[in-house]
Amino acid sequence: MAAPIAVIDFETTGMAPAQGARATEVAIVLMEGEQVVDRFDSLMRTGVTIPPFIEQLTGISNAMLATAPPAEAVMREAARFVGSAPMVAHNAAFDSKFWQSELQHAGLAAPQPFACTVLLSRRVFPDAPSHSLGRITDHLGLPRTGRAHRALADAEMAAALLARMQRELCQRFGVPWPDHALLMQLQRCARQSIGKLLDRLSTGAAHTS
DNA sequence: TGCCAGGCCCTCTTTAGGGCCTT
Repeated sequence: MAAPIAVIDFETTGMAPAQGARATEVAIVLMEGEQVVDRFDSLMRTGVTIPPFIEQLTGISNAMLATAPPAEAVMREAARFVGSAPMVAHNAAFDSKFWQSELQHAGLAAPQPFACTVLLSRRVFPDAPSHSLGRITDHLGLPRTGRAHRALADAEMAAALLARMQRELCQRFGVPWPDHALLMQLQRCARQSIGKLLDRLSTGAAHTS
């Protein structure tokens, strides 16, 4: 059985915690192999006002957050849900910063490594017209599981994309089912070196390099 | 809607510039 991987997505009030943005919703999909085995999803209340543009984009309103549980409690539960599983997000540079920031607000550490489905998608599907979550989902014919820009729907789509890429690596390149460490290695690999890396993956040599 | 940021990637690059991707 493949080790579990946690696919996460945040909805937020802005682009960066350093600018005062806070999370408004978090969703986590736990995957074993290509199977979704569990889900976590919650709105979270931080006291920060959602700008009108973000309200329109996500459908998450200030009124909805008024009755949401406090962010610290949600993040404690999210951290328990993830446990020690390594994490994946679509544009991980964004979600990992909010994961670290919101856990820090709750007094918790964020030790997990993040793999990024944007970087991986650019490697596995270099000819795709776009690697935004919605467009790569449509391009590959993957199901849309709910309203885009809601955390659970986006996390489900990112999980489906991850599973599709893992299957592609198995079928197209003959590599064993890639674990999180190999995905991290693949996403960092320069495009020109993909062939060599996949050869090493197929023989298992990448595990020891 | 598009700006704000930041990391990554590609090319007309490499002591840089511009586009993508996230809310």
